[in-house]
Amino acid sequence: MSDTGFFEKVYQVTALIPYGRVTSYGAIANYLGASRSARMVGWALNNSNKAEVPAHRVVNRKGLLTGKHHFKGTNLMQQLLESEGVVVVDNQIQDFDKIFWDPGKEL
DNA sequence: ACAGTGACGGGTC
DNA sequence: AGACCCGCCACTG
Repeated sequence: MSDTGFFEKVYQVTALIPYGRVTSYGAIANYLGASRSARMVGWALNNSNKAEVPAHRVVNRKGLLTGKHHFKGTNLMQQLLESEGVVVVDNQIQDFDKIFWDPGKEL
């Protein structure tokens, strides 16, 4: 778990996202010190894709549910978010700046 | 080994 | 404001 610290941290931070909150890949990447490797964060989640990692709470900078295509169901990601009180319209999170959770700022 | 691609982000046109 | 390009690192063909 030393070499894979990157993936581990991604899982940790993602799992620490509070209920009804969301964050962006860039925020996590920045927290891990890989601000320019936001893609790796998404790739890490893709490798995880487990219940312990609420990837549905992680979206891109625009608050768009870009990763919904990788979920089981097309609308599963949106369903989960809406179940947590997050308003999602057209795959885009409303009040994204309100429910945005910054790991390096609030953690 | 090389090239293309991807759950992104920021800068530029 | 919208579209396009580059950089980043890893995986697949």
